[in-house]
Amino acid sequence: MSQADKSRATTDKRERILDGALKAFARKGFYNTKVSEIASEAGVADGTIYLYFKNKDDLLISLFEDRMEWVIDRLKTELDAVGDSVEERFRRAVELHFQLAIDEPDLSEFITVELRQSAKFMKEYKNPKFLDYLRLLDGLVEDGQKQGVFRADVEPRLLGRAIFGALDEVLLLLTFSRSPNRDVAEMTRQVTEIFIDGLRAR
Amino acid sequence: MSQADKSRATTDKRERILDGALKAFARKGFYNTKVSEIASEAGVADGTIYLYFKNKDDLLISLFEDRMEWVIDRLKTELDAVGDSVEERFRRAVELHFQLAIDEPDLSEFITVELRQSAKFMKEYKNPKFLDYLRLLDGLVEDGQKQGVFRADVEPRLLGRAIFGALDEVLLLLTFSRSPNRDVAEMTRQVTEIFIDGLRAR
DNA sequence: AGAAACTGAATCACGATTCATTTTGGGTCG
DNA sequence: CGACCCAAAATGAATCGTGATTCAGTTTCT
Repeated sequence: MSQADKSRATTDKRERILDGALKAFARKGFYNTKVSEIASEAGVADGTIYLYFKNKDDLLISLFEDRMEWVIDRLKTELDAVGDSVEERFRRAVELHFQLAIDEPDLSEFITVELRQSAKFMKEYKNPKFLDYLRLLDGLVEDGQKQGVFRADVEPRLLGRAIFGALDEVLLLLTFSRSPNRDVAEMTRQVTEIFIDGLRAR
Repeated sequence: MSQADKSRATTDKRERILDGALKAFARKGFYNTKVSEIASEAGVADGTIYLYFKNKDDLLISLFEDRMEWVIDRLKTELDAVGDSVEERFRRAVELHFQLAIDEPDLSEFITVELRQSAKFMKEYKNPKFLDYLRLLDGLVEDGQKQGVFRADVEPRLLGRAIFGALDEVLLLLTFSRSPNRDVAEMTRQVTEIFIDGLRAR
C-alpha cells in the first residue's frame, strides 16, 4: 500500500466514523447516542473510535468542523457562480440554506438541533466554522450597503445574525415537517423578498 | 395551616425547585446538570424533587411550560397595552423578546439554548407553549395583512417562524455577548424596521 | 397519634474509556 | 517466491466512575 493509499484508507475510516456519528446524532441527539452505537453504525469496534478522536466531545467538535466546512465551501462556490447582484446572491444563499433539508436531512437535523446545545457546552471553544458562516451572511449585507443597494443605517453583524436565525428556524421547520417537501422555491421567494425589501435603500 | 396556605407552601417548594433547575440548566445545560445540584440550588433533598416531578425529563418539560407561559402572558399583556397599530405592536414584540436578555438572563439562556435540544428529545411531545408563542407572532403578520398594511403574498406561518428565528438568534447574541448591554432600543429599531419594511404592502 | 412531607445514603444500571490481545500488511531475507 | 518479522491498526470485553432514582427512616403537620 503506497503512502498516498495508506493515508486515504485512514481518512476513509475516519470518514466512516464521522458518517456514523452524524446519522446517530441526527437520530437521537448527542447525549442520547452511545459511542457503541456510532461504532456499529460505522462498522468499527468501539475502541477504534478512540484511535481517531480523543473522546466523544472531540468527535462532536470534529464533526461540526468537517460538515460546516463542507456547507461553507458549497455556499461560496455557488455564490461565486451567481454573479455580482447582491439580490441574486442573497436569494441563492437563502435557497441553499433551505435546500439542505432536502439534500442532507441528517446534516440538517444535526446542525439545527445540536448547534446551540454545543455552542453552549463549547462555551470556551469559539466555534470558528459557525462564525465563518455568519461572516458570509453579514458580508452580503455589507456588500449591499457598499453598492448602495441596501440601507446604511443597520449593522451588518446584527442583521447577519438575524438572517441566520430566520434561515435556520425555517430549515428546522422543513427538516421536521413530515408534510411532503413543501415548496422550497416558494419559501425561498417569500423569505428573500421580505429581507431584500426590508434592507433596500429608499 | 389553612388549605390555601398549604397549597401555597407546596407551590412555593415546587417553585423553588423550578428556580433551582432554571439556574442550573442555564449554567451547565440539561444533560450536564445533576439532579443533586438542582436540589442543593433549591435547598431541598434530592428525593424531594421526585415528590413534585416524575423524573428529570418531566422537570425539564414542566420548567418549559411554566416559563414559556410567563413569557407569553407578559407579551400578551404588553401588546394589549400598546393599541391597534400593527407596526407598534410588532415593535413591542421585538423589544420584549430582546429585553428578556436583560430582565431574565437565566431564562433567556435556557430558552435560547435548550429549546431546540428539547424540541428534539420531545419529538413526540408537541411543545404546546412554544407553538403558542409562534402563533402570537404569525398572528401579528396575519393582522397586518387583514388591515392591508402588510403584503398578502406571504404565508403568516412561514414568516412567523422566520421572525421567531431572527429574534431568538439575536437574543442568543445578547445573552452571550459579554460586551456591556448593547443598546436594546437601537437593536429593536433595526430589526423591526427591516421586517416592517419588508412586509409592508406596496 | 396518624398522616403527609421530607430526607439523603444506598442501589444499580449504564455507558465512556481503556488496554491486553489479535489481526493486518508491508518489508526483508534466504 | 514463501517464511518470517515487526509495527501499526484494530478489536471488544472488562473496568470504573457516575448519577438518576429509590425507599427506609425521620421530621413536621393537624
